[in-house]
Amino acid sequence: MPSNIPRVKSPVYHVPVSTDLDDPRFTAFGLFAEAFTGLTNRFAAQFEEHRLSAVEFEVLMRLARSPGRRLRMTDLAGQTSLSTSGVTRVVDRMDRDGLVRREACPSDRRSSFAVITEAGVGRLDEVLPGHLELLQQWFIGQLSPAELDGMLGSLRKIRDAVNPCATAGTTEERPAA
Amino acid sequence: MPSNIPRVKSPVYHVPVSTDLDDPRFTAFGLFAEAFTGLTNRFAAQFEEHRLSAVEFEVLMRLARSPGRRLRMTDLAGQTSLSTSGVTRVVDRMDRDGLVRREACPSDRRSSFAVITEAGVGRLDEVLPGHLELLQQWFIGQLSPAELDGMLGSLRKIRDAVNPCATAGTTEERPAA
DNA sequence: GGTGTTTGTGTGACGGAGCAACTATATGCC
DNA sequence: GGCATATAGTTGCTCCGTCACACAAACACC
Repeated sequence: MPSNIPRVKSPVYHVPVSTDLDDPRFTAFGLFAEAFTGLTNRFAAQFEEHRLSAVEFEVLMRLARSPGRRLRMTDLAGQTSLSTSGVTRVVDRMDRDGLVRREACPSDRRSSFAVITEAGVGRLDEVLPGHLELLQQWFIGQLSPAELDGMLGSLRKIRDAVNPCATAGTTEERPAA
Repeated sequence: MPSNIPRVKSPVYHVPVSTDLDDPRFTAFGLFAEAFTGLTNRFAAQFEEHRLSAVEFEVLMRLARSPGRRLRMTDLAGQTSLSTSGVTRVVDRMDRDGLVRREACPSDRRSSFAVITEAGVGRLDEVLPGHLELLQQWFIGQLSPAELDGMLGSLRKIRDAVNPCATAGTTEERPAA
């Protein structure tokens, strides 16, 4: 309880800040951040029940949706928010745990693929229903169809502005640019 | 196997995944994530120009907006996405850098306050205008007033659902609950 | 075909953050 | 008052991810 802060005794003469600290734009982004981290925390809790971290889940997901259920390391890095060395290490761990294996690229001997294993598919299969439930419960289901629609439109605008290289991002490939 | 009749050209027979991997709800959240991380990356780049990390910026901001420009360590942890030990360490660093100082709590000798210093206020003052520009450029300005309004409404719904303890979150104090 | 450059990946060192354990203080209950 | 319990903060340990660098293979250009 901050009741013990001597409110009156010192009228606290602070050096002023030239920017308005209560500008609604700050709180707007704060809302964005709280909503996002709140969601990811909920999801992380469920991932953990299945012995997965959020990045591991994302890796499994991205691999499972890719043609041949495989992706070159660099491409995987591009699709996740990881550096290439980060991908190296995640794939190391997941390889050790049997969720993923490395496979040489026949056409470019520098490259290697990360391929999701049967065990990886199994694990994903195990997590997905619950994940979808959470997604529905805390995100989709909180909004009316119209609200959801508006939100997705706005998010897409922001995403396209801020992350132009991945215009088609999640599902499709990046444009020729 | 009638090897002379190549049934399909697809050589990869995968164990099926029972959940639809292309459920639009996945991509909806993917959009959310890409927009958010895109924004935070932009911001982080500017913070770095002023020798600040995102969490340090947030700490400065929270302290500057709090009565007496101070916050108990635990409260600071509650307002940020950090654990209490995380806060201890951030405050250590920022104290070392002169942006913040610790001050004993007179009424509870277990507690200590983190107080933003003049240098901290100065640093914040230095970052804020540019930060506000970025906020405007990549977030607020991307949306029409109506879109922004809708988005904030939706975000608030999600935030309130997912993070009920901080109903008034960013600016106000949590409710008595 | 050699040589320089670019690209794909892995590695060592480092820093940040969480958990669990610990200390010190406060509080409740008798 | 005296003890049990709860709370505030710090610290040791560990994991995870990045950066800078190393190395190998592909490519470009002459």
